[in-house]
Amino acid sequence: MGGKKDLAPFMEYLKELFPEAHCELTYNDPFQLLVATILSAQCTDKQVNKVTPLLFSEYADAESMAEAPIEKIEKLIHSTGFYKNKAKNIKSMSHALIHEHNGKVPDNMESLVKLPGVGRKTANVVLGNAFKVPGMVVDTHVKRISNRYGLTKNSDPEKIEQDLMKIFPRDRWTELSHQLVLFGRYFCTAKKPNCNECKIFAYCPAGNKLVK
DNA sequence: CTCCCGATAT
DNA sequence: ATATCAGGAG
Repeated sequence: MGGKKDLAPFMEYLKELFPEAHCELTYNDPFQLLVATILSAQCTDKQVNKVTPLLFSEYADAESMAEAPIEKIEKLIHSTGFYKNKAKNIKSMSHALIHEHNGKVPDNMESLVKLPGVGRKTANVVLGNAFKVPGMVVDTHVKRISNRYGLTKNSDPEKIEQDLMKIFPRDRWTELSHQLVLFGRYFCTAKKPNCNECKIFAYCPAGNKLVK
């Protein structure tokens, strides 16, 4: 049988680049992390952290968020973009939490993805960081890197998630998720990846096509 | 596949 | 001034 791709250099390089990779969203509990993660779509964590202190000081939990006037939420989260969708999702998600989960954020994938505005990416962030349930977060960065580096041949994020879980040790999933996102954001970027400085260029199937 | 939107980079 | 960024719902 053909040997599996050697992932050691890849994991070691990520560890070298991001030894302290962790969730950069600020939050006090699972509910706040869930809200912050919804806000983080198409928005930097830094920008999210600018609005959440005030948002949570006004509406700290599912109960108060569910009763908050939608216009107030919109105003508080405005700078994170897509604010109308996000405000609606945060409010109805909070409502669902109260009526279907006793006001608590569920700690399993099936329940999380049923919440308004919550997909697998958001669910995995909450599971990994708030509940320490290992999982692979597949956002656009992780997807791009997985395809470039030959970690998967799939384009469907859920399939990629399965593939990554097969090839990486379970106890590294959450850390790797953070490292992959950072690697994609700052090094292996969509447009002009820094192939010239990449230490694993030699192992990268896409490398020679990307470098100019 | 399109729409939702502001912030940041260029 | 304009391009780019990049989850989830319909």
